[in-house]
Amino acid sequence: MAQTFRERVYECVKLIPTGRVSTYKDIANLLGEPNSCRAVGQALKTNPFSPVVPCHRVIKSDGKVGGFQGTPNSKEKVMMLEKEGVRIIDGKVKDRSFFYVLQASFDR
DNA sequence: GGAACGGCTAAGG
DNA sequence: GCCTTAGCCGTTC
Repeated sequence: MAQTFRERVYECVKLIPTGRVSTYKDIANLLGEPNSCRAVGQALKTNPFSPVVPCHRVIKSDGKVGGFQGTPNSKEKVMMLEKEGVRIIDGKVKDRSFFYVLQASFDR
């Protein structure tokens, strides 16, 4: 394939609007490989588009923020997400309503 | 070509 | 609620 798995991950992450978040599994599932959730995390970690890809909007399936670019739990990012409209409690998104429903280019 | 890594996930204690 | 164990995937060195 022309692009690597991670490149597609970046595209999906960049599609996440402000005030919304997504999970590694959801992104992997969108790419058609729900089992590659770890590869997604790896891709975001080694992302060459750090400022371009909102990695802080990608969290774990449990709703936990996890970490950012190697930081166990950057509360700075958490507060930023809250400022964008995402309700984060104790470093976790308790409301599933904030999870952005990613979708493939099938109908739009 | 092969081993190691990682922001994981799921299950169990 | 937090930590550990095991499994699994793609990229990087």
